[in-house]
This record gives sequence, structure tokens and C-alpha cells, in this order.
Amino acid sequence: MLVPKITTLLNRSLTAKQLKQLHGFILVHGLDGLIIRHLITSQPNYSQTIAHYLQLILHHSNQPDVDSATSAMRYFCKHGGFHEAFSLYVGLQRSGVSPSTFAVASALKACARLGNRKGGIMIHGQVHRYGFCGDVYVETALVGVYVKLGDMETARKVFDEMSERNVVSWNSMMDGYLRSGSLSMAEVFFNGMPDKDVVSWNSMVSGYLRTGDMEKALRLFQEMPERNQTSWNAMISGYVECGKLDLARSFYNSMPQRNTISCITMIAGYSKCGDIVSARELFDEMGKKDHLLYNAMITCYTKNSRPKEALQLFDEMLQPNVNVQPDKMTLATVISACSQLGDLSFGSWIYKLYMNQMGITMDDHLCTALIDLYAKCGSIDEAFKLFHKLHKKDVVAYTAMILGCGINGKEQIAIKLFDEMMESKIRPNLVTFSGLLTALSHVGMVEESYHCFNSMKRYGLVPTPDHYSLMVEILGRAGRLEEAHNLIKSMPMQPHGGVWGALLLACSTHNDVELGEIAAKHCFELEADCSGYGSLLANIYAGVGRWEDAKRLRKSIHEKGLVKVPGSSWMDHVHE
DNA sequence: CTAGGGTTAG
Repeated sequence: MLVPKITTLLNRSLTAKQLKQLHGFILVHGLDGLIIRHLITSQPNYSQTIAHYLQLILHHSNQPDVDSATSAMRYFCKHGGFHEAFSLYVGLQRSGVSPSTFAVASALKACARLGNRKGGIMIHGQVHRYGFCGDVYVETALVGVYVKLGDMETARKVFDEMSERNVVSWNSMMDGYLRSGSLSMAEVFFNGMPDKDVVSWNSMVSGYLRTGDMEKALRLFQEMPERNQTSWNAMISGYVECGKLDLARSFYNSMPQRNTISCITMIAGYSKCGDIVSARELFDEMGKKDHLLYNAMITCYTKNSRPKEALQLFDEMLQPNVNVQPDKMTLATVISACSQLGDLSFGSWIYKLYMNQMGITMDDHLCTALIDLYAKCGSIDEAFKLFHKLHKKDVVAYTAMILGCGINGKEQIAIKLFDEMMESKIRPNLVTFSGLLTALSHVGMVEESYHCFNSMKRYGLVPTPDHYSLMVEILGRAGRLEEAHNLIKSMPMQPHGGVWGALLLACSTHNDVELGEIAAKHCFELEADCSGYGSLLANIYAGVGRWEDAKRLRKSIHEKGLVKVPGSSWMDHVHE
């Protein structure tokens, strides 16, 4: 009998090749549940491989071993393989083998995480049939399913009928009420719990944080009998959420032991308010950096239009002495950096070679990033190919395509895509309208643009200065300068330099001195670096033959950075 | 075994 020989093998760490041989052996000599279970627990590095082998084996076996299947299900559940876990359970069902309570609990967890209503209800029925109703774990898992499905009524019913409950059962119910927004019911459960653990406290604290009630959250945090990293991290993320970065930072500084998540939360917070220096400081302070931390920092750079730094950091993580494995998120972010730079070669290297080499498969996020890259770099056909490959076309994907068509001279297709999107009942957002207006601006379709701009409020969208800027550009190109000026004056918010800049540019192509001076005045007031605007105004002067004024303006920009326009006292504006 | 915190694309 060769089984003893295998069991001795198991206590050593095996190479992938040895494992494959072992698998062949198991296939030939039949399946032994004990061995499989032992394999999964004793070989953490290869447990995924083993679990997959097991899946295969079960598929071909008509008498699968319940215990080994359960081990595999638990493994998959722990590592996010909920589909695999569920299909293993279905496999057991199909071969008519009675599952264990463990298998049922795992399968229920998988259904909860997948939002698989049908599966959850099916297993609920089986729980009765197998007489697993008295099992706390099974019933708690059942509560978990209904909580995750948002069905608090059924969850409550299951909970009420339980003969025995533990902390987790209570916590699940409380979590469910918090998720469904019933803060008061959650409080009732929190106060009614026979005993609370850290999770109970943490859940309640983050419940208050979600509703923005920082006072109650803080009070509860201070009352906690014991705090763990999650408690601290929740507070940090709460303060980040409401923009109180300094308070978030003081919690970060005073927590006894920080982890990667604490750091990522802070970096994301700094990223949101544009403080990349502080973000980088925290990043550098971390001793051990994983790919999630790298992702956060790289994202911070791309979100703040620093694609070069983003790529530098990506390069750093690939260095042999660092050797941090990137994942899909890393690549999606890095590709976004490439499209900001217009670097098609690096981006497509990732797509065509690197992904293959690393065994990273495409998902819709990644695909959308690539669509944007190819579209921005002029390869609109390639972008379309990728667009058709998407499993689910969402706003972001449509927006990328619309903008891509717009900047590649395919305005009609951009409009068609927008209509198609409407028909699919996908709600456009602010970025979508920027893309559409950009497309329209290239063909000078003024009435269409007005229509588009005005339709924004139908979707509950308030145009941003950028949208006004695009409208000004469109009107300006059509020579409707006065109309553009009036549009700016009608803006409910302070226009930024770009809005007036768009008008100034239009004035320069149409040689309108009077309006040009007004626009330039605002530009000078709103932006630190005015040399570009100054030159535009000088061009207008030159265009109408006011050579002296043009010359003087150019000279003043060049020499002292002092913008002084003849005959206009409001131009006495000093710049550094 | 069951529950809790962070990061991706326009």
C-alpha cells in the first residue's frame, strides 16, 4: 500500500512538480479523503492548487468524499473563491451524498457573499430536510445569508427561532440593521446582546461613522473595553470620509500598532485632498510594503495627475530587491497613468505581454482602462474591439468610448453611443457629459450642444465650471462671443481660469478686442501663471493692428512678469 | 468553521 508513503511526503514542503505527480498518483489509486484533507492543511503554499485538483477529481468521481470536499469548500471560502465553494456543494448534492453541517455552513457563506438568493433559499430548505436546524453555526450562517441579501424580515425570523445563539448571530443581525439603515434597531440589538465582543463594538462604531455621527462614534470608541486595529482604522476612515485629515492623522499617530490598512486609508485621504507629499511620507515610513500599499500610492499619483511618479513607483515594485507582485488593480491604475502620458507603447506592453506573463486575466475595469488608453492614443478601432469584449458596458466604459470618439473625429458615433447608452437605461454622469460636449465642440454643433447642456439637469446633474468651459468654447468657435460671455455671467458659481480662458481664446480667433480684454482681466485675476493668457491678448492686439499695445504687453510679460495693458487701469496687476 | 476596517477603470 502506497498511502503511508504519501503521508510521509505530506509533512515536507513540496514543489509544484511533486504535487502534480502526487495528483497523478491519487488519480490512479483512487481518492482518499484523509490524504486530501491533510494535503490542504499541511501545504499552505499549494493549497489553492490542491483545492483546484480536488475540484477536478470530484467532478469525475461518483462517490466524492464529504470531508475532503468540505475542506476544499472551507479553503475556497477563506480565499474568496465563493463560486468554487458553491459549485463544490452543488457537486456533492448531485452525487447524492449527504453534506456535513460544515459543508452547509460554508456553502451558505458562499451564497451570502455572492448574493446568491436562489442558492441560499435552496440550502435553507435542505437544512430542514437534513435536520441541521439545531446547529448554531448553520443557523448563524443562514442569518448571514438573509442579512447580506438585505432581507431583514426573514433574517429576523430565523434569528427568533434559533434555539441557541452566539455573539456572531447577534452581530450579524446588528450588522444587517446597520446596512439597511435602521440605526435604532441596531442600537436595540447592541444594547440587548447578552455579551459583546470587539466586533460588536466596532460594528456599532462604524454604523455611527457611516451616518456621519462622529460624536456618537467617538464616544462609543472611548467606552470600548478593548480596541483592536479595526477599531482605530474605522475611526481614521470616518475622519477621512468627512475631510478631517488632521484628526484622522492624530488617530493614526496615536494608535498602538498601525497596519497596512491604516496607512492605505490615510494615503487615500491625503490623495483626495491633493496632499501627495504627506501621502508619500507615510508610504515611505512603512517598513514592509505589500501590493495593496503600492496600489494606494500609485493611485494617489494618477488621481492627482502625476503619471510619471506613478510609473516610477510601478517600476520600483518590480525591482528584484523589492519584488512585489502587482495585481489587476495595479495594472488598471498604471494603464490610466499611461493614457495620461499618451504612452501607448508601455500600456500595450502591459496588455499584450506582461499580463500574459504574470497570468493576470482581463476584467472589465482593466479593459475600460485599456479602452481609454487606445482611444486617447488614436487607436479607436482597437478601443472598439475592447469595448465589445466587455462583459457589462457601464457608464465608465461608455464615457471612455464617447470621449475617445470625440477626440478622434467620430462625433456622430459618439452621439450614437450616447443614445445607445440611454436606451440601455444607463445613467450618464458629469464625466459623460464632458465627453459628449468635447465631441460636439469638435464639429461646432451649437444647438445640439445647448440641448445636451440643458438636459443635464434632467439627470439631476449640476454643470461644473468645466462644462461651462466647454460650452464657452463651442459658442466661441461659432463666433457667438456675446452669448458665451452671457453664459459665463449666468454661472451660479465662481468661474475658474479655464472658463475665461476659453472665451479669451475665442476672442483671439475672432479678433474681438473689447471682450478679449475683459476675459484677459479675469484670467489674470484667477491664475498665477498668466503669460499664456497675456500672449493671447497680445495676439488680439496684433490682429487688429494695435502693434504698439501688443509689443508693450509682450515686453512686460517677458521682462518683469508684469502685465500692464495700455489704457486700462485694472491691469495694474503684479505677478511674481 | 460563522461577523468587522482599506486600494482599481472614464
